[in-house]
Amino acid sequence: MATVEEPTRPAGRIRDAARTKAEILDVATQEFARAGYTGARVDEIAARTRTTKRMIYYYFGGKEQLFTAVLEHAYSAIRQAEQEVDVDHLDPVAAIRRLAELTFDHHEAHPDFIRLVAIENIHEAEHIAASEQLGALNSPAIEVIRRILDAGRASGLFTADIDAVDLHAMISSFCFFRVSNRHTFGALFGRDLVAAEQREHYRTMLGDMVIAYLTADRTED
Amino acid sequence: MATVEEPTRPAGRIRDAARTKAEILDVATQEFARAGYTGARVDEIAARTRTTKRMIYYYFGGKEQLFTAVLEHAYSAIRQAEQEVDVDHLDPVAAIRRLAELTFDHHEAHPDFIRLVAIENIHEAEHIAASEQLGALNSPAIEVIRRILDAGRASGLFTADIDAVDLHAMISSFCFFRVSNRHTFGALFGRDLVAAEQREHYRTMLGDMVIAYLTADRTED
Amino acid sequence: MATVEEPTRPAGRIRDAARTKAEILDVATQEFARAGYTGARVDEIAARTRTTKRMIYYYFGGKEQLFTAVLEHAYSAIRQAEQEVDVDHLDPVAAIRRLAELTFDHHEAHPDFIRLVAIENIHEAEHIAASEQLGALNSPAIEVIRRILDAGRASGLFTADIDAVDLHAMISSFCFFRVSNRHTFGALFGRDLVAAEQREHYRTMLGDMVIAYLTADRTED
Amino acid sequence: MATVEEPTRPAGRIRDAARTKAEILDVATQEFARAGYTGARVDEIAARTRTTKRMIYYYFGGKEQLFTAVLEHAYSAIRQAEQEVDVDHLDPVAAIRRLAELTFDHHEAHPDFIRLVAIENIHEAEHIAASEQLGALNSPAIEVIRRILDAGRASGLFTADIDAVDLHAMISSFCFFRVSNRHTFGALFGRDLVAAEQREHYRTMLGDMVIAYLTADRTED
DNA sequence: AATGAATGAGCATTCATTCAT
DNA sequence: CATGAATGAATGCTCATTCAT
Repeated sequence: MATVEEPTRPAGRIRDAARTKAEILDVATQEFARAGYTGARVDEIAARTRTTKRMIYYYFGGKEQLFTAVLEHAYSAIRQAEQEVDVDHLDPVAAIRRLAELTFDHHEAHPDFIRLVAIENIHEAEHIAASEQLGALNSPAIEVIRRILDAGRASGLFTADIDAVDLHAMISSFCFFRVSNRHTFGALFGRDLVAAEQREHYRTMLGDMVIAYLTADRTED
Repeated sequence: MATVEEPTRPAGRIRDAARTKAEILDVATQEFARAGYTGARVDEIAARTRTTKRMIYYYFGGKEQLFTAVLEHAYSAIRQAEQEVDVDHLDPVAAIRRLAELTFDHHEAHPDFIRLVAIENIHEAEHIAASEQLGALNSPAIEVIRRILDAGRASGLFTADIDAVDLHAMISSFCFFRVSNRHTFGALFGRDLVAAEQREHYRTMLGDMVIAYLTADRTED
Repeated sequence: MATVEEPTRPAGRIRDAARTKAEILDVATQEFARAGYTGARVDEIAARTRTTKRMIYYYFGGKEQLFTAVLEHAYSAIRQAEQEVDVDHLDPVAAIRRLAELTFDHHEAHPDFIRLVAIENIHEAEHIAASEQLGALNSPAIEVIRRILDAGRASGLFTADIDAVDLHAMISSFCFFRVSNRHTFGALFGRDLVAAEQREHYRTMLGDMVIAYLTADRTED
Repeated sequence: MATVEEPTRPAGRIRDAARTKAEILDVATQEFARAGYTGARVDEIAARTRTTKRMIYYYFGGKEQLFTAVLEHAYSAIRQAEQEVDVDHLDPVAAIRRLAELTFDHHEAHPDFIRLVAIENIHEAEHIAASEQLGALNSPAIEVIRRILDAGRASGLFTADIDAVDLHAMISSFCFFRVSNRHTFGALFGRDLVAAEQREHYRTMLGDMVIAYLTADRTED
């Protein structure tokens, strides 16, 4: 008595289609991250897949839509991660440091995502604009920061007049720059911002910076 | 004593050659910044110049070398600017805030330079690596920061254990991100980081952040 | 005596099938007439239909056979019209003028048919050759012309030694050219052969031409 | 002492370029005439040439411009022929018959030109419209007809109220149709309009038709 | 020193058609 | 009888670069 399977549907093929789409998306992510939007080759993506170039057009429509799908996939992963963040049980200072560290770790763990975002900025976010899914403007991270900021201010610990979106920009800028600009920074200043032995150093620096900013003595102003 | 003109050399032609090279470099800067390294077209650069495509190869050797020359030219401009920074007469706190603001202003004033650097990072700084001129590893900004940090620590005002290069990274990350990621950030969070009416807001935020980090009360640690 | 419905057959489905075929044929006629045989797209035809591309292959077999079916359908319509021509009650001169005018009107009323015939000639009538239905070589118009010619010659009015097929060619050539070549003729000579205000002018010219040819004074020869 | 050759110019290569362009134009004429605009393949044209596909784009810009160039070349040949027509020494009746015959002969001699014109009409003369050269609206043939008509009317021989452009349409329609529609006409009526043994028959028919129309007794009207 | 002419290799995309129920 | 999914083979076109003075 088969109950799990649907006998009238060619389950194997359907599943193959989904798997093939996922495989294309995966290879495309690597290829776009490696060579940029213009530099990436549809031929090359297809060659590294078990299907043909024709399938890319069948499933995604074209190079532009494929890149959009890659971005959607990448952003959906980061939102997923943000949604799983749980810092509500910590005090505001510890919570904001923890959140900064999670952001720090996520950027380090996903350099391809950083590259894709940098590439999309070169193209002035036109693919995000073209995507219905990405226009939603909802970021779990912002909500988390908002809650921590409220608690920190209520308790008098946080003195800074900053909103959640700007604080997110502050945290992200350091995490993003460290990964995105590691090559030019390393070449010009002889320092590898992503060297493993310096990770704790930069992680702490980020936390210190954010906490110092939020809790600075502002009575003199 | 040599006269101003060198009679054996066709000065007019020479000067034309220099002007043509400069014109190519200028157009190429715009084109590479606009479309990325791969996206830029040698044909397009030539078309927007008073010379022909052939001259680009004659003067620069190829697309790769042209991009390297563009980077060299762009970086030389920023170093020039850094060299003119004069904050030695200010107290350490005011000096560091002033330097952060100058960095902030420079990034805002040169979005094409930001784009070129972002593009060069996509290509893992391979053109910087290939350039003899850019491998020099000398940044006036680092020297300035080093002096301020020394003074600040000597006076007991600065409590943070950070060196000049890392502080430069901290300042740059915010300035760079604000310009480089304005498109995706705007699309995703509905906030324009480069809006004119928010410039002072972000400029102050940056200064506050750096000062707070450097001067935070660290007796508890 | 069979009732109207056949109970063992899904009349509704059958009728749907016939309607679908007719719809495909109609859209295909427009598409082929608009873009030519090679220029027409099976995808486009399907998109403008309530069925899928697959159905075109199911019902017609392929693009080639679809075009043949379109031609068969178009020619069957014109033969139908020719069959309804009734000029037998007119005297030979009036009858031939009337027939020429009907031909003239039919060409003007069916520019898509003209285009299809022009397209089929580009392809050297290979689809007509492939069609059993169209190889039948029966044209009601020829029969009508033959009868008028016989009557006209019997009465001594018609002096020309011409047979029905050649006279049909003479009449058709003017009617066909006027519609088929209107674009190049208009572009090259600045005259619109199908301008509404010139219709009567050209209709009369055709009739005059044919009558003049048939009734010319040939005693001098 | 070489005076004919220009020593400073690579005459061989220049001449090769012109020859190559002419060769491409010649092959393209055949290919477009054979398969239509959409049906013709740039690859196929290149393959039948001593150069590569790349050269077609270098010399002509694209398929569309190549087709326009083919049309320009074909029309320039026919205008050349029309310019060489000399019928001024003949009486009006003989002159118009001679002109009709020359038109008849030219159509028969250039079936590829007929096909190109038919194809251009399918595309609604858009390439002629795009051509500066072809928009000139000057046809030597019209001028010749105008002169003959004037003379014929002055002498009282021609009674018809028709202008040169319409008479050109009348003559052309028969000549054009005979060649352009020979395939469908042959398939449907079993008569080859271009059969060699019938050439004189149709040539005479055309002349008779035009003369009969122009000289018909119109006193009854 | 300076340049007009030429090009091999590859580019994103589309075509009519068939597979497999 | 009917059809959603898949595809091999091409299609028009463009790229950075070099040839040949």
